[in-house]
Amino acid sequence: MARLSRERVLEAAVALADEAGLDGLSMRRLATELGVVPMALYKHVANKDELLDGIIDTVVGEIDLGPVEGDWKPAVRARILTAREQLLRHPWASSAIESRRNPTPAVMTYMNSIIGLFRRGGFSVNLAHHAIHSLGSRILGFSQELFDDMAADPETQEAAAHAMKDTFPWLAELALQVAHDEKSIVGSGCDDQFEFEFALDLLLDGFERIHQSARSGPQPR
Amino acid sequence: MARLSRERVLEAAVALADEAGLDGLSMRRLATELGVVPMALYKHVANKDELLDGIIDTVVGEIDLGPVEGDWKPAVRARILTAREQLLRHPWASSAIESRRNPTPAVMTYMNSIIGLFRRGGFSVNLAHHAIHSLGSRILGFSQELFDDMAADPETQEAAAHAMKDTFPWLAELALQVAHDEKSIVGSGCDDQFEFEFALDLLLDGFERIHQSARSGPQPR
DNA sequence: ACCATAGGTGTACGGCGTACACTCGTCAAG
DNA sequence: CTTGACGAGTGTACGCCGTACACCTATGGT
Repeated sequence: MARLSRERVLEAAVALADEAGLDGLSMRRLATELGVVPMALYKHVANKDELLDGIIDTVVGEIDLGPVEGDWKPAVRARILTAREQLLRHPWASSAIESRRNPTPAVMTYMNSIIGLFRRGGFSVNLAHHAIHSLGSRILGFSQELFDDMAADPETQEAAAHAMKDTFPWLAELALQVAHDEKSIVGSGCDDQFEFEFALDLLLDGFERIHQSARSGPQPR
Repeated sequence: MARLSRERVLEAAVALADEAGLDGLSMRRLATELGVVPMALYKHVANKDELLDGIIDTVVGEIDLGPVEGDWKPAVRARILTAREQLLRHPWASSAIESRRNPTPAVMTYMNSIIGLFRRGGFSVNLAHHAIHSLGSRILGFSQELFDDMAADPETQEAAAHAMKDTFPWLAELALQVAHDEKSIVGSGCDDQFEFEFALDLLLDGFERIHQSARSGPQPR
């Protein structure tokens, strides 16, 4: 067994989180996985919090930040969709990032690059600021959904929808239509990718409109 | 000491979470607070998960869903801002809701009411669906921010911004301007309420535009 | 040849959620 | 009035968790 190192620890932690989820990632289990006693890990990470920051930094750091051509809009869009692609490979990443209070260096690098795209596109500092806030976690390619359970097969889903027709009529109506659409087209649940791009474009269009009206009239806010 | 009951347990749990945070809310501590042995709680809630669902349901259930007058837009806006007001009273609520996989009944009731506002405003089922997804957690009045640390006093903040001018130039520029604005106007950090309403209005405006163009042209999606 | 140091170990503590077997007070049926 | 079932609260115990602290040991610079 090779020597331990921060890299080896983080790498193994990412792998473990991938297969066991965030809950399954414990210092003790990670140590076992590395063939080492739990306390050995503490020579390479300060504590579990720092470990989590570390694995976030690892996966966020792998987002391709190479130069993008074209206007700010397609550029931002492309970069965010790239981030999404990367983070979808690690299902635990979004919850992990959400749960942190302070951004890791890689996250700051990423944000910095997005702000740069806005600014080079002619956004005022203020508008860029508002844009960042408006995008929220969507900036990293994930959205905070309140429902995860639209994932059953259309039949079950349809049955559930019927069951709540009395209590939640509007919700039921919506669920029924979704179930119907899915049955006639493709796999289970809502089309998350479509919904993500829909919301993203809505926001980007909004930014663009403000940006343009600011170019002619006086500055916003 | 009065007898225990689900209500008393949930009430105490909300209070404990309010003052000790989500991490400080443990079955054992909650039991102590109620002057009872830990296992006694299990006669009233199935397990900790159900307890969390319970307190979420409690606070979300307290959001005022009374009838709102006027167009869908001010109506939705008002309802969401009411929800925000309520959830801001319980700082743990947003993280708790985010962490759940399935919505509690009160959340479904709330979502149902919002969908109702859209539908009565003439939205197609599809548009209402996209709108719900686009709002994401903002529908309940909170947004997933990647930065919480803009909360220090402007001086510290400004110093930090200067320190990262080399590594994250765009981020630093933004932070500097924020720090400057704050110094000349009001208390610390970004104006979260302003940013929230800014993003909310951006989304609602977007919905409106799609809604209107759908009224004339063929249906969207 | 020496010894400081860094990496890995072993033991232990206090906390967590909760399974399971129990006691005991209340209240309805006989 | 007796009885017995039942539901609320108890006590003990198990297996996890993160991590403090003292320890050993191999390595590499002097």
